[in-house]
Amino acid sequence: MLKLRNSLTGELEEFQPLEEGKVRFYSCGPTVYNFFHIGNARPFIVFDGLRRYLQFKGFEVEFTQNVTDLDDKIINRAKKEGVEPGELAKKYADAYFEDLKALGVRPADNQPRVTEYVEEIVEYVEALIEKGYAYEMAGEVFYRVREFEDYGKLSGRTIDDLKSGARVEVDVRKEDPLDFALWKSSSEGEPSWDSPWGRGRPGWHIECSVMAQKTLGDTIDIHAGGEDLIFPHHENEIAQAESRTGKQFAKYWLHNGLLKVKGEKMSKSLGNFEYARDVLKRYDKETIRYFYFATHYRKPLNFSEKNLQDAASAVDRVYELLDRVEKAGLEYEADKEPETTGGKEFSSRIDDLREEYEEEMDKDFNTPGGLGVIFETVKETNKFLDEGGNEDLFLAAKAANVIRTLGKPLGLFQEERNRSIGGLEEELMELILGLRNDLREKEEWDLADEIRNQLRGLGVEIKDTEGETNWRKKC
RNA sequence: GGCGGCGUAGCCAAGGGGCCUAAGGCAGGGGAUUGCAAAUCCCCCAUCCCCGGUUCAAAUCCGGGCGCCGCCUCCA
Repeated sequence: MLKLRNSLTGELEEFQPLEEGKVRFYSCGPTVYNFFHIGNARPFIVFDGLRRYLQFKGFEVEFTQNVTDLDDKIINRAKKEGVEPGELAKKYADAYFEDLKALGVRPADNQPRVTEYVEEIVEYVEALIEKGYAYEMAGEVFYRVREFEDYGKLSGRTIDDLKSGARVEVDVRKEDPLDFALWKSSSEGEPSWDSPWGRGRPGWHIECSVMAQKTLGDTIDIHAGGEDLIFPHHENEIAQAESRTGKQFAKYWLHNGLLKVKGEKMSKSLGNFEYARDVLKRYDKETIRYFYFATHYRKPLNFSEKNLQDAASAVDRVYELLDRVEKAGLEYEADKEPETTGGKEFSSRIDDLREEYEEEMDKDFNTPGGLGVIFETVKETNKFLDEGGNEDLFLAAKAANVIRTLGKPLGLFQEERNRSIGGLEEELMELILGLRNDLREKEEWDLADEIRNQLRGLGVEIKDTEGETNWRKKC
């Protein structure tokens, strides 16, 4: 039974979707005014993982992730660069999809864009005005915060708390300084649409409520995003959505912890960020995914080269084993019974580990716990192979299959590494290693070792095993 | 100032009253194996921020400190 920590209640709750077997899942997507940075990638990766894990557990998942392609940040940046806002948004939306793919994040089922939903947004705002939750003032429409009695329930604050914070700018057009814009008037040259209140564009929070409800329904199961969105973004989404329908907007609110750099939040405004696409030049996607999944998604996490290198070594360890099984030519035959006691024990141990993995993951998507189980599987399989010498070695392939299966929700251990790549590089390596092995035959160790050192300098690591010498590029 | 969170080995990180004589990964030390390496296996490396309390029993619950972080303004 999967349990999730719900930000709305602060409790660990049993996950029960509204409709048996089907999950409606919304996760906040990017505002496409720039490339996204590696910190922005955390919710993309982590909630992609949760989505896959739900599927792994047999749920049908409908997943929506929006693209905010209309927003002040886009307009401002476009002005600065002297391009059309639409053009800028398109460029970065394309880059967003490219980068997601490179990170191994699967495309959402629905990827609505704000510019495609303006009409729906206008209708939505009209409905809010009709119900008395919003009012027009000089071509703009504001949400009347005091009218929604649950306001603050997600972030755990009251309107009075917020007042005393007093960092809210005073705007004479608002009835209350905490009221927020649903619709803004556009000035000359800014993107604008017709509306009952004149030409304008949507405000800052409305698009998520509208697109979530339009694609998934009035009440959705899971709404996820970074914890810095809790207030005001998600709080305002709840206000809009629930005051319009009178129904609960999202059953479970999930928030990921932030990525930090030297103890500080990575953010565009602090300038301490690195684009995801640049990190991908140094580390492969599984290393980056491992880096994220090795910490629980709700916890803060430090970004550092050391942490990424550790992640790369850890991922390597798993591939070493997968490679070992493959090189040994072992294949799992499901209907073949183990013959030895060692084999029987190992086989049932693997079954146990599979269950332990799910137990761990069921505890609020505890990926570090799940990974721990995978590494135990790796260790036990290596040991089983080391002991060797029996008829049941094919069971190591069972373990390898399990490792790949359990890695799937995390998008880990899915590649074919250490495989020959063909081409001239492959042929040259064969030539060099062949000559080196001739030297080894003649026990000319100095020269053989010199070749190994030189290759290492080139980033090629070689391994002399009994029958043959293997090589691979070390990243 | 208000609201929320966190503090477990050299580093990263699970665990959240007894199975903890505290998973797992990285790094390090010792050993096995190896021509030497690599890989692999075995062993070693933590009284769980501090002080009080509750309990037969606390890393885990309660109270009080200290430290760090996030949100309250655009931010994943």
